[in-house]
Amino acid sequence: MAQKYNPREIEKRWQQKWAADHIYEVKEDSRRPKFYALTMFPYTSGDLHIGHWYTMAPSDVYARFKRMQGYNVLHPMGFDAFGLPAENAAISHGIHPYDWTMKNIENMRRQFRSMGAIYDWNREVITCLPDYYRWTQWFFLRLYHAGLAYRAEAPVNWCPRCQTVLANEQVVGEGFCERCNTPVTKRELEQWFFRITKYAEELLDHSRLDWPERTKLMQKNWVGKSEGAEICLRLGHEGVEQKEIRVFTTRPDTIFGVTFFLLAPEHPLVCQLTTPEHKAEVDEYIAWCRRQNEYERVAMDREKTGVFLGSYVVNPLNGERVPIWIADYVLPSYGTGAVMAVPAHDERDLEFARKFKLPVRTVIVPPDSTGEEFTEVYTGSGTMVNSGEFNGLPSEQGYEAICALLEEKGWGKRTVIYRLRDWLISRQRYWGAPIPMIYCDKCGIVPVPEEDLPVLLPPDAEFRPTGESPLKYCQSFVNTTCPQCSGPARRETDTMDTFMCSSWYFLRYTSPETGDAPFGATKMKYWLPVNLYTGGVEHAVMHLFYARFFIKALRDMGLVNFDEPFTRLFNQGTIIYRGAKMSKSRGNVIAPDEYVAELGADAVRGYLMFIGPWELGGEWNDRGIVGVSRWLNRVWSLITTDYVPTHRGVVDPEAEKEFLHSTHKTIKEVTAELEKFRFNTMLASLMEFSNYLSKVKESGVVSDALWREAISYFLLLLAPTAPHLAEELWTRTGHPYSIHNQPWSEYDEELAREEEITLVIQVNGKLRDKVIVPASVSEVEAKELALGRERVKAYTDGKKLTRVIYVPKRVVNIVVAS
RNA sequence: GCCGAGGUGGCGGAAUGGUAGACGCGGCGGACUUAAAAUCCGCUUCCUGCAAGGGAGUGUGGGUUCGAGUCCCUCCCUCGGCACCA
Repeated sequence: MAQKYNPREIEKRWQQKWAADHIYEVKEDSRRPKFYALTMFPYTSGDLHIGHWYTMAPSDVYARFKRMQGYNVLHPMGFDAFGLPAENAAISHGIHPYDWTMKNIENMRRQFRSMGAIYDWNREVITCLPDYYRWTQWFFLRLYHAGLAYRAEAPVNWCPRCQTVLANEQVVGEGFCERCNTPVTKRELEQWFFRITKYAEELLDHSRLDWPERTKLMQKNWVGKSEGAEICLRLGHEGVEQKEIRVFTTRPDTIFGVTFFLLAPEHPLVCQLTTPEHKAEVDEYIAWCRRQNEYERVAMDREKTGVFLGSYVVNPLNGERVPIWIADYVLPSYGTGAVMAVPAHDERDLEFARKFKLPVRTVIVPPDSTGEEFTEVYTGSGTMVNSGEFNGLPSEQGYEAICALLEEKGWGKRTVIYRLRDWLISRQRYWGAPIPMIYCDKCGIVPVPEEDLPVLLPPDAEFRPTGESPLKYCQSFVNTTCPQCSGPARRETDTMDTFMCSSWYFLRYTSPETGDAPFGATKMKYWLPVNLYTGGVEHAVMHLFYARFFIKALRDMGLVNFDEPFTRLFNQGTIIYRGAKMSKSRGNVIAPDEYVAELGADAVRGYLMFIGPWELGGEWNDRGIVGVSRWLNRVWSLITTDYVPTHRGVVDPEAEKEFLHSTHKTIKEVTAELEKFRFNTMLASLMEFSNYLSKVKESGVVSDALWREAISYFLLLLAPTAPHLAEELWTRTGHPYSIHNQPWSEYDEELAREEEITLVIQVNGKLRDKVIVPASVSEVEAKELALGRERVKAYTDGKKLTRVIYVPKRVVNIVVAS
């Protein structure tokens, strides 16, 4: 009896040999086409869980497949290492974020090694190390000098009790501090922004990208382009310096339906436009709004709130005097922070009008209107009414005519606005790349000179359970000298959003050893752009969007020579456990280690692929994992036990033909399914083939040579999926090391083609019979055959034949009158 | 609330508008074994029938089509993302 399949022993042995032989080390090579296969790097939370493997294992399979196809494949790995959890660990466990992070990385690296991926660890990138973050700072300076970084006030979540800034994640429930349960308020702070909106229009263009439609759509909605008009409302109010309010509308055609104007409570004119008798009420409402968190304010199902300011403004189109209100559903950050309310044609405005008994005036009637009053909001287009000289016009024409009039009279203009806001990158935290800026009383804001980078994080900062960023209290960090006047100055104590680190890490992988630049220009040019980027669908908007912005900004500075970082993108779905995404902070993680120890990495890799379509993800359960493990065991015994031909010199040509057909059909299917990332059906094809091989082995009908050929094809197809087992069996069947340096198998189209098909015969769309026919069957033959079948006649005899539909190689549908 | 995706056997899932349930798990029966595990063979959507067969069936209710899991509309549920599209 042959030796048993022992994944533990095999996997360890091959991992060691591959490492010792450096077979996965990557060099630039002009003789082969390059392929940059990038997988989103993990956050250093401490352990790799099943969710990480779900991201990493199938992408490793694909990278191995490309490698066998002859590409020079770069498939690197690294760690996204700055962020809030490290700092929380520091506060609650007294361990320094650096130590916590590096310890986690060590553990995660060990787990990665057990997976058997082709990562070239010489290229590892860790974002929290000074030789990485000095370049993150360098990019900040470049963006600043390019006019893309600026300072402005922006609200942060503030816990009045902890006296600290809270991340959105730390605000729980209906706006409470996660530590002390105190209601969270907003506080305005001067912070740094990147002018991402400058690229809004270009970021909408995905036309040259091979990306999933859903991801492109999410990004498009994120940019949120709206075309409309900006209208100036003249203010002649006493004591108000500003002479106009600007409102934005996408529906200038409804302007005659305006019955009130609304400002965001934060709008700068609110205070001046409030009459003394309304001041108390307005102040109270504004204070109440400041306590609202984003989530509450955004909820559409809650009751509308707002207050009247006591003042009015004139609608330029009809000269009407219209009241000004404030309402929290008007957002200061969108458009001009002021809107014209048209309750007849906007759902939210109608709700507001009903609550506060404000008038509603219909100005558009639907094309099919019979003239009766309608009580529901109508947001479509139609014919204009109650609109003065524009009455009777279709609203599309009215839109144009009113815009033209606004522009002619100087009352407003056509404009485009975006929902996209500039990227706020300041974080009031320790564990991030310090923003390399200095504040000097004499010189103002002064950037740190490039040659002084990195601005190092002080190792001796204190982590208090409450209080603001530890950097703020670290005197040795804060106090510095001005690079311009050498006088005393203070450092910026905010650090950068970690999305900044992950916006350029893929450039660093190409040349992580580079000391005088963020990357080596020649190597970067060889590898970039990334041919295939894979990662969780949860990053469809923010990370992927920021990285695209970054590359466009770098392009405009002349640092890179391409427009888009990721030519092809695949977003895999999310692994759910106990009703939510697996994450350490939620505490619903499943570690792969036990499964690996028991069944082997090849089985775990295989199971994660077999579970379902990669792009869908799904609820984790391990019910089927033994199935993949058993299959690998069957493969082991299929190949390690001898094949005994039974034909005694005279082979059955039909049997051999079928055998070759089966082999080449499998090569064709597996190749196509890998190319489409259909790992689940790729595995099913491999299983079907190995089941077939078992049957053939039992009968022994094919020659020994043919059998051996089929086995080596099978192992080559298996190699990306189960790299350890395939390598072991490759060696055992007498092939030269290593299977992972072999070319991918080509199939013979002639042999892969089906010779016989099952023709389905339907009567009135119902399956009534099946018949096996040669694939070359003609339409006439098929129809004749179908009509002549006994089982079919039972349903057609005595009935009138109306049609016979023929779908080549599939169906004959006989339609009879009933 | 908004944006995006998904609902198919007991379970994970398969199916260019053309045989619904591939492949695997679980279950049932059998072989091997003193026995168990492992392994191998067979059956396994539901109802009806001795059988051949017949009928129903892809979250809900409609529609388009010779034919719908697949396309269109309504609603319900689950998951991912989020910074009232004025």
